[in-house]
Amino acid sequence: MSEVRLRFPPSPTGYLHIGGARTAIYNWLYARKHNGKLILRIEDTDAERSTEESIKGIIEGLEWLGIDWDEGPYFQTQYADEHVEAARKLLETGKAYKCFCTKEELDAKREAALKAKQDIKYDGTCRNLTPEQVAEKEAAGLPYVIRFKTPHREGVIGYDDKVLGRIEKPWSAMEDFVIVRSNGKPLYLLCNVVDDIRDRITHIIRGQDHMTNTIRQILIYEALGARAPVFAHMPLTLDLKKAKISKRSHGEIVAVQFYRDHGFIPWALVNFLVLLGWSPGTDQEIFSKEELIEAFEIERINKSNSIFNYRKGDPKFFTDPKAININAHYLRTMPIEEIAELARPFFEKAGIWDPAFEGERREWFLKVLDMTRERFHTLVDFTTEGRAWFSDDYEFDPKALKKNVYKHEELREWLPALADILEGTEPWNAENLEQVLRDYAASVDRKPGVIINAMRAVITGQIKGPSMFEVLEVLGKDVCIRRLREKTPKIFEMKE
RNA sequence: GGUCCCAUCGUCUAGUGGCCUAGGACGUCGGCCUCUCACGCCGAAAACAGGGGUUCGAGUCCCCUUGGGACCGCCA
Repeated sequence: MSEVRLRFPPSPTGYLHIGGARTAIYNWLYARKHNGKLILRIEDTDAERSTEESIKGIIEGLEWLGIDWDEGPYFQTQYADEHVEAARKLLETGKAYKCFCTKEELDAKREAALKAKQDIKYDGTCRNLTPEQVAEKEAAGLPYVIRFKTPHREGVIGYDDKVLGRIEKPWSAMEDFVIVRSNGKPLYLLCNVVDDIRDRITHIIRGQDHMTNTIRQILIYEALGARAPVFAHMPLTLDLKKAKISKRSHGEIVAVQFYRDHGFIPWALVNFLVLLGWSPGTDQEIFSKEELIEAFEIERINKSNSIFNYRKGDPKFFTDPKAININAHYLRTMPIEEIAELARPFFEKAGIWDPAFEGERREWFLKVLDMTRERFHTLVDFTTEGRAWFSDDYEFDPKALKKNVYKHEELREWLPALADILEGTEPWNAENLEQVLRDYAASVDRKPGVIINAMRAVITGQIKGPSMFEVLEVLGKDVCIRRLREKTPKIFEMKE
């Protein structure tokens, strides 16, 4: 049996978006599962819209996701000669012909067809031109395109789609489509097939938007004397309004980079994306890489389109809630060392990275990440909600102050007084601190929560967080006392 | 308009004729836990688009209607 070979052929006209990423993931999964190869081929034929920056962005996106490929990136433009040669061969063998119809004529016919509520099809005007007529027109310098000469056969042509099942179309419904432009440049339809033949692609997994091209391409395979690969057309990813997701109309929210920059764990995004249109048939939703490769089956890809349920403007669910949830899951369950590595860029960006976090303070750093990660959703949260762990320069959540500080005017005195008590507190551990705090609360005749929650607001700026006794212990005596003394008056000043 | 594809809770989905009083997950709501929040646990609301068949029996098969989507380029 021959080698399984798949490809991911993005056109570099923008960043990698989640729809493209999902296609890449499915191809990658299939290749990995069958010990095959994944080829990355950049379809840069559209020179006008292709950019270097976009190529870079796509490659970076794939690398970030952990989607690795075995060959490439190849560039479609490198094989321009082969595409032209294929067209020439088709022409020579009578499988294609030159068409001299002008754009104006075609447009007129198309419009007429539209008006008559008919299928828009080329009428074959130039199909039966005699060699003499062709020579005459060429001599006159008339421009021409090359059209594929669809065989006039009876019955239907079809193929077995791995996702959709049997797809058929009557021969009579086929038209003679253009394969080479009047400027001599072959079209995607042709290039794609030529490249796939050269790359010995055995399976094509792509979006359903390519479905209508498939039968034409099968015709080209046949005409070129090659065997057509297995096709699988996966459902599209739609937005809330059920429109196809695109970089142009949705902006950054659909870009893979957006998720990288907003603190997503790469594999969490892959895990989320793979579930959008595919299910293992069991209740399992969280997969390791190995588990996913093992579980993935092309036949279990759904037929119907799925909606990417993103939200905008919600601080917590700034994208699909399920994506956030899966990310949060990985955030609190992955080995803490891996989290630390993934989080480092965000600390650097926030200006609170300390090289000692990888040196003498590493243990402390990991401990803090481990203590706080449970209630965070993204890697960014360590440097925003969790900022007070790493810097004296942190913000106070107004809600925290209102609810836990300003309600009790006496805290203005109590908190500094508590600082004095804490100064003499030994040993400095959670157990002992709890006792001290509870005793103090009793001494001022308040519930412990009043004191504890106020401290959380002052020392961490937050309305929520880990056990305050743990916080005090890990943050250290000096920091806590300093903040109680210095931040308390400031907070009350802010009130006025 | 033509051709093609699709149709289960708000969203992602399980379901391949009887196991479905339709299961899971996220989200939502309520509760427990608790110094707060989160985690965890318990519970609730929430769907087979509609209509005809076929069958002893239909979410599952067939047809129609409706709804959604894709494509209809000398873009990829």
